[in-house]
Amino acid sequence: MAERRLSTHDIAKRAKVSIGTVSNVVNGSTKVREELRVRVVQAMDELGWQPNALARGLRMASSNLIGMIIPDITNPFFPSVVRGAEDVLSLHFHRIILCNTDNSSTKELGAFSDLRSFNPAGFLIIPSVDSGIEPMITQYKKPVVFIDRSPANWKGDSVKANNEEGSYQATKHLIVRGHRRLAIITGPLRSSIGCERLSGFQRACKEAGLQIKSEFQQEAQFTRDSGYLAARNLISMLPRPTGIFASNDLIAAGTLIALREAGLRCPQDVSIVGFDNLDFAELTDPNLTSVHQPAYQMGKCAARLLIERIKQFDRPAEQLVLPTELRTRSSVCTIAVERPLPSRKKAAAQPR
Amino acid sequence: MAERRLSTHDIAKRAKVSIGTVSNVVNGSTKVREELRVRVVQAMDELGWQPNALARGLRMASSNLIGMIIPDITNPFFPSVVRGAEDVLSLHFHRIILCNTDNSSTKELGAFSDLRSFNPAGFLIIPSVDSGIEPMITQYKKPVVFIDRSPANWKGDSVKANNEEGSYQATKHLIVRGHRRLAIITGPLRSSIGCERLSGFQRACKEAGLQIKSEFQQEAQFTRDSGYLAARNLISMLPRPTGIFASNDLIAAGTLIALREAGLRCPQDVSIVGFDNLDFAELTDPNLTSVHQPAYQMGKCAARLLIERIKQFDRPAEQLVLPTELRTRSSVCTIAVERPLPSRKKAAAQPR
DNA sequence: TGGTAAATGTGAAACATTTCAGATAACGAG
DNA sequence: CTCGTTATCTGAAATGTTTCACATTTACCA
Repeated sequence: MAERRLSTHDIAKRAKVSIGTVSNVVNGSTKVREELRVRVVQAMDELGWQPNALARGLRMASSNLIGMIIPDITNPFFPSVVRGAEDVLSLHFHRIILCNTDNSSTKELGAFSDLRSFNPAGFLIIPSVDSGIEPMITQYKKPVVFIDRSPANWKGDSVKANNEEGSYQATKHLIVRGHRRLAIITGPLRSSIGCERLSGFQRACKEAGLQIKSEFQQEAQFTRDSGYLAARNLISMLPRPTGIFASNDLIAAGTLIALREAGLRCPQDVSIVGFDNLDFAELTDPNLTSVHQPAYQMGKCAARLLIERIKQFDRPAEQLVLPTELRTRSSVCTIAVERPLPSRKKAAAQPR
Repeated sequence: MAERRLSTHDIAKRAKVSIGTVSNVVNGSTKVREELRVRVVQAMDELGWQPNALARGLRMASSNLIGMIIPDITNPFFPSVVRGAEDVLSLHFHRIILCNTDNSSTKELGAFSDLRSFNPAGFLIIPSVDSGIEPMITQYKKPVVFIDRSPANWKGDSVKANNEEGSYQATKHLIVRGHRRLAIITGPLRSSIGCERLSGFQRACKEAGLQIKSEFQQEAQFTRDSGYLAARNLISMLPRPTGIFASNDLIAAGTLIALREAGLRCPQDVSIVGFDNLDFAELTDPNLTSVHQPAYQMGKCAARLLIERIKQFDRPAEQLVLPTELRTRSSVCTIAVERPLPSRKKAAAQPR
């Protein structure tokens, strides 16, 4: 008895029908007389057959694989996104091939090119910081949805969080609590996210009439180590900032560590607001006030958009911007106002 | 000009060779005269062709995909494992299809069966708590490596951490610091991991002559919420345990929260040791003492074993057990000994 | 120069599907 | 009974590879 894999032919033979009929039963594309359908299904069960996804993908010039390209699954923001995507995609019988780029645009290009050879039904991409993938994508003419960040003047589908507004809220929070010497540790300013978060920060500062010293704006990677270094710079300056907006929670974590090492207390000496609201935010010492970003939802929405585009390629593009929300905890304290806010509106000189 | 995809034939035609030669050039399997090789490579570049992975997989009855089945990428222990695996696999031109099971053996079976239709080169599996996948695997006769946990009497390759020893160390740590009323929040005792960690705990207790009240052994899931509930139970008992061994860091995190809610101080009122040494351990309030598990290494090792087995299916199985290591931080304090250790060895009555 | 062995090149067949043009069966109407 | 129509089935062709038996070329030597 030869150790051969089963094929449509075997099912056809056993059910005494043609291979075409088997295919029709499997795909439900064409009407099949009930009697035959039952015979086929029975044969499938008896032989324990399941269709070969590779052959199908080859023939149809499109598999049910989805290429998902992300910077680094190890960065705690991304797993939720991936999970959200998978939860939606699996309902539609799609599977995810996952690739990490480490924010290297070379790896990103390589991954994309590699994945194409599987004729995936589409792509979900969280682009690297200075991604040069956009030309390749538009030329490729297959469904792609960008998540979290998208290339400059990308015209297709995308899902992101409202970074500008989130940062604005975060900064405002510090200002309202009386902080005047504000600092920001930005992400890479080559990335749209980095810029947007900086811009929200600046808007809040400007609105409050605060001038930010240029040394108080430090650029970092979105990593803990990089945040740690930037924070060390920041807290060595005198007078020190009393409030730091960290452009993501990893940076905030690095900042927390730098503070601790320097013997400074958070929030009394330096208050911190983060961004992302990662799980650990409510465990840190002190609990980290952070801007919540709906990572899981972002994954879900992106997957839904992708599915829609797979169904119908020429539909209008959607660029979703999901709301963020400040989660206040104990890493920010209220401080006595050093010099009053230069009041633009009426000066509400409330007696303490 | 028809919008057709390129195939070996196109390359062959342009390079004026046969398709067989093109294949030989691509795979380097047979010697090809340098002159022809150059012509072929040139043709490939000019046309921008890359082989179709589906067709190849179909023909060879094996793709370069690896099915990776894990409980939940959202659980911070797993991303590192996945990443470790990918880093090794990508060197060998393998790609990962990722599936989450949520610890449901049904989903696990479904995922496995689904993935098979892609003729993957092999599988990397972190089985669900009560996985029933083993029979299907052994019958399937393709490379599989289990990670972190493996089915009872699994005879193939596997990679895990030394759970028993790690827990033993963790517990010993508490005991040495003077804790006598010890409690454990176990993982699910249907899982090998849960049992092994319990068993290390028990060994340390027995060795120290400690009797553990049965209420002081609470079973939980490996999640924060579940840990939180178990911890609430535990700290409502009087006299309270002074030291809790949490079977993983998520449980420890839940415990930390329960403690905080109950107005109890950690470590003074209750000390905690976790397991996994997740990134957040050095950020928590207080910093969490935890048993480090080499997650990234586990992924790497598993991938290496898988590669070896793909190369040579009938090689002896390897069951790797990687060492764990206690990382002491501030969630454990030394307490005055309430009643002395019933000394089994010589009573070293050191003053103080 | 002719002959042989070694090196290299060739292309039909196979892999497991889907598709689709044409075959067949069933049925009513005339 | 025949014809036309509808409903259903059929199987060859096509998808893009690799393989391998065979053909062709090259290299070498007498």
